[in-house]
Amino acid sequence: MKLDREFYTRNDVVEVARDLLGKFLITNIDGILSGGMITETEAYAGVIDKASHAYGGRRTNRTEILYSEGGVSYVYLCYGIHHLFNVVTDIVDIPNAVLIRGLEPTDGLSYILERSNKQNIKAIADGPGKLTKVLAINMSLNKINLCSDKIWIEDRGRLVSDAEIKVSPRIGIDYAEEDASLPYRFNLMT
DNA sequence: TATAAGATTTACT
DNA sequence: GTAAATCTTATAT
Repeated sequence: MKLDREFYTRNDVVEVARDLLGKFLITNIDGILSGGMITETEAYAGVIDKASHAYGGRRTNRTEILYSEGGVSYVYLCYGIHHLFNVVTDIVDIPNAVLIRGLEPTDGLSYILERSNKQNIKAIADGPGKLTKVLAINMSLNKINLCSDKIWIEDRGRLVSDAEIKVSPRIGIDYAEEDASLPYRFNLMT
């Protein structure tokens, strides 16, 4: 079942990040379907979070999409090389988002293997830059409605108990000072 | 207009 | 363990 808009528009971005574990992210690139189960996410709490692009209410062309209603994609280029995929949450004018950091491929495996030159499915999409590569996510998928048929997230009935979830501080954001230690990172233990 | 830095990955020492 | 790759955005002249 494809997640509907109400899933994303809730006003607790940390809760959405936790709930996205065990869900399936699917892309449809020119008719080619590929995707997998989400195993790692991070919450970015908009204006109050120094690690967020929208910290302090910063509003630019790049971050504009974060201020729209939840349920759309936010893709941007990092270090000039890697595309990172985020899901915008909450209501209009609240720039919260969840970064998808890792997943385990299940659909379109032949295409995923072709895009990555690797064989190990478990480690083929275990980083935010790697999963966008194997799912062929790029800037053309920025600002896309997740209720569309180009890219979406669906629930396949995978139950996730708290015992399977590991919460930890986010990584790679040392510049965010005290916010860098917030427990906003979620891992699904398999 | 110019410069600095980054929500990372990969290869090499 | 360290460094390079590589380009967009933000901030300052």
